[in-house]
Amino acid sequence: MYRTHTCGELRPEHQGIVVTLAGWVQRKRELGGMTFVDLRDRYGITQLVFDEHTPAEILDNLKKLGREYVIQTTGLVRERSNINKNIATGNIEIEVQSLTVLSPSAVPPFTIEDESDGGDDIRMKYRYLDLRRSPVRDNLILRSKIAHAVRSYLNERNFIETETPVLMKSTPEGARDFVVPSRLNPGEFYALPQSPQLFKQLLMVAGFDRYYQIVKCFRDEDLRADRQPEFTQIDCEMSFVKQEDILSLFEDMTRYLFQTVKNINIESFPRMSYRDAMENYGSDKPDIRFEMTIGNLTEKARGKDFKVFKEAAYTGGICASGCSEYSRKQLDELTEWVKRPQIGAKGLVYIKYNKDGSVKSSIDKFYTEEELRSWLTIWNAKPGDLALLLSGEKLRTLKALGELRLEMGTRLGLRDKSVFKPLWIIDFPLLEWDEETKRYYAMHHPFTSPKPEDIPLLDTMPGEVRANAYDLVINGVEIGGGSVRIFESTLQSRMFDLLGFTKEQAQAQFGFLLSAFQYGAPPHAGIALGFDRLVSMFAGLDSIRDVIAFPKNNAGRDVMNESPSPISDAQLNELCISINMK
RNA sequence: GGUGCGGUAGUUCAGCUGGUUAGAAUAUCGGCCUGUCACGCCGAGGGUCGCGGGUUCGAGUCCCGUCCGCACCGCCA
Repeated sequence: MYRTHTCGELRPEHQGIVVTLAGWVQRKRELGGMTFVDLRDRYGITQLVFDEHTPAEILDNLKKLGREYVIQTTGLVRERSNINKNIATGNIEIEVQSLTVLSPSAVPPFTIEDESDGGDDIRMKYRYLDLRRSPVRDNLILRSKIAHAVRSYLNERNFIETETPVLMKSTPEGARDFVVPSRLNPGEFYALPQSPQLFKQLLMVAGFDRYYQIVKCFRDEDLRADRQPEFTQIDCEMSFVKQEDILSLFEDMTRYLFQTVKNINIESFPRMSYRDAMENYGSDKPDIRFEMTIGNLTEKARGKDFKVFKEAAYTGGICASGCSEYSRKQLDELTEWVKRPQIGAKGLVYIKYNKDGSVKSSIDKFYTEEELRSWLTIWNAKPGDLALLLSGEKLRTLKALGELRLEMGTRLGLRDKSVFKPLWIIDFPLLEWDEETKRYYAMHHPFTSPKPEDIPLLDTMPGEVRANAYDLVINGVEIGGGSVRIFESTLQSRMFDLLGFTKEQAQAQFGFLLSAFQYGAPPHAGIALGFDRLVSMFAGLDSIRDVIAFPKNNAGRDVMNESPSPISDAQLNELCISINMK
């Protein structure tokens, strides 16, 4: 037995007993005649004391100890004369009677402390050391807690946790697949799943009724702070349910998670149509922790000589409370901000509603004060407010306003990380037109069902057809989404037609699903939640990397084990693969 | 594929309009210290300024290229 207690559990009531502890040397403080060592494990820190009563051979050993040595020690628990209120074990210490070095440590490349001196780069290279730091470890403990809560919630409601294959069939729709060569089938490849979509639908055909899985998914696309090539989803599917059943169950689960994991009661859980989200927030994942909604000024702004607004398909703006005193410099800086290629606005028009009630605008000479005042009413602007206007092509301008809104929300401190505002975005369009390839793509995926009342539009105005699809959004982050699936072969064939699949292509790619649907498919619907994003949201982090034990870097590399890496010629030969780099 | 920011001691960073021997903090090592807990004090070692080229009497500093990291756009049904 290496230890009788952990480094986090000893309290004054343990005084007088002899304990054995094991852990890492966090720090050594030598004061001449006496020395303190902070011994650390996952559970906490316990102080060890060495003084003139300590046997000489132990003091020799003590001299050798460096940071991160793994040691075992036996000693007497005693109450401290000087209490440390910052740690849970701060009332006690161990009077050391024996000391064994179990494993020495090289000098770590950065300090293993809550506020490490290491940058992201070096911490990723030595991730196993980074994981010793409590902020990072706590994120993974939180992750484990949330996974546990999800499982217990769904298990209690009769869901069956089922594993689906990781080696599966490549489907070129959507994201790029990661691909795995098959040695037994030379020249052929598996793909890693972008999601277990088809399998979970087959499980519904199989009569499982309620399925879930906390499952790794893979997408070979560029990374972001919130996107990794391998990531985890809470993947669910249910039979004999309608959209409302899914929304209310997963709304309830979200509330349950906030309640059990963070002890937070979610007060409201609104629903918003995709159209309203775009018109009012310029985004399909609005952050509703703050208002500052977009006002449409297209009609009001027309009919005057200001060419920009006159010719624009859309003119709109937001109203930032209390910003009327922005200086010329601040406004210029904001203008530069919206003109960056990432936003792509041509310019920025402002209307200052000054505190004294007067109105000042960059377009004073084109519009009367009365006109500008009437514009301000659409936001219920008050003296002290600042309206910021953009114009141009409609969707582009709305998205730019959405970005500007988030930026102003951040600048005004309206995006409090301890506040959580979830909502459903519903009534997504079924299809998206792609200019490059001149065809429609499924906005969600090709198995998403159209709203029954919109089915007639499929032939006439496919772009207007709404889907039974929904996204869960929290604080401006898309946490997950799903849809009511198509379960009739005839409607599914029609969808494939619309998406430009020939019968043969549809058969080759999804034949197994189409055949399955011929043998009695129940109506079904499902959802998948991004687990990493959910955990990082709970942890108050912007990046999902710190809630993943061993994440990849910006270029999709694991800098710790240096993967991906070349493979040997022997391996390549066995797979009948030759490397052909330009 | 593109844009922006960054790369200087083990680590995190400073280094001005180009100009003597490139600094600080921290870490490491040595010495002193009996109640510390970010211990304190004294001292020491530690640098291919990412790499390559150019401009210049002279480059950490300016220019070009390249590699690496981060954030974003494209991409992510």
